[in-house]
Amino acid sequence: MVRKPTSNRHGEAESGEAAAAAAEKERKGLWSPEEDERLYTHITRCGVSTWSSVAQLAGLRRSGKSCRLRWMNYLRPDLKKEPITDREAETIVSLQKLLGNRWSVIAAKMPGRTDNEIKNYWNSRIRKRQTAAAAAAAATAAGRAKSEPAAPPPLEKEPTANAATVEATASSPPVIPARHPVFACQLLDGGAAAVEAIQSPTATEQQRLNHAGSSESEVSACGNGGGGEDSSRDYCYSGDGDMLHLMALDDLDCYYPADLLIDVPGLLDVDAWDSELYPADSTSSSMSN
DNA sequence: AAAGATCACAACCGCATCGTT
DNA sequence: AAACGATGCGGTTGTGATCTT
Repeated sequence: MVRKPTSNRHGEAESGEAAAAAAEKERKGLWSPEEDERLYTHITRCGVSTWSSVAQLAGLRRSGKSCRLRWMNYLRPDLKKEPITDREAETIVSLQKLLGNRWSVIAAKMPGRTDNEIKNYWNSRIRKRQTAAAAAAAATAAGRAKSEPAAPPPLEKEPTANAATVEATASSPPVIPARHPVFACQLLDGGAAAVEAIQSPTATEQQRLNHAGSSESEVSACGNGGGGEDSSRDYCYSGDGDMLHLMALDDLDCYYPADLLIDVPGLLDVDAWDSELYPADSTSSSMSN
């Protein structure tokens, strides 16, 4: 949907002295085609030194911040104009589960899409859908609870981005409070990794994950730091005989939806893996994005 | 046809981080 | 080390378009 620029949301339409004063002030609100043209022409010709200078040199009464946003979210030539596909929506869901609301990181893995676009898509469609599903599930559970003894208290959750995703996955029962999203990975030729959800968090599955690499050469686990100061660290373990590889999510070429978030204590001890895999650089936390 | 509700999305705001002086 | 400005990020809001009643 394309909206026509209007004379005032925050923009100008005042009269008299107020208008004159406003004319001197920074312009806000929707961008006019003329402003777009100026910004686009300036950047394609001269590039960007600093955004505040772009605003000035392009003759725009806009903040550098506003110019940057307009360019990044709308004018950039490499942006996809077509609507988000089902496939892309799946990717968004998967990555949101894995990374939380780190829209810029998610956008970086989806060429042609912006963080704002993905965030809007999530907020307006996916979250709503999942909230509705969660409400339906809660209603069902409430109905069942009437005929059953009280359930044990929920497991403790850590205040991480992933914690937020627990609610978002309420449509895929059972919902297990998670510290780490866990996936099964299959390494493909060329280093790409197909990431598939584990369909049931059974003891067997967890055991297999705990020994990923030693007996199942192609099974691995992915996740992120899962809390505290490590919450920004994204990684994937891949098994290969007795060797285990730690790779950044940037190395993954494809993602598939994962339907479960499960906690596997001890499996994803990042610091332990770091020091084992990178003994010379055990202080580094460079796996983050 | 009109009014109200909902959707979709552009853009602002506040805050955090980074680089420079 | 501190101050400052620029940049980037995520949350939120406002508004036109579209749908529903």
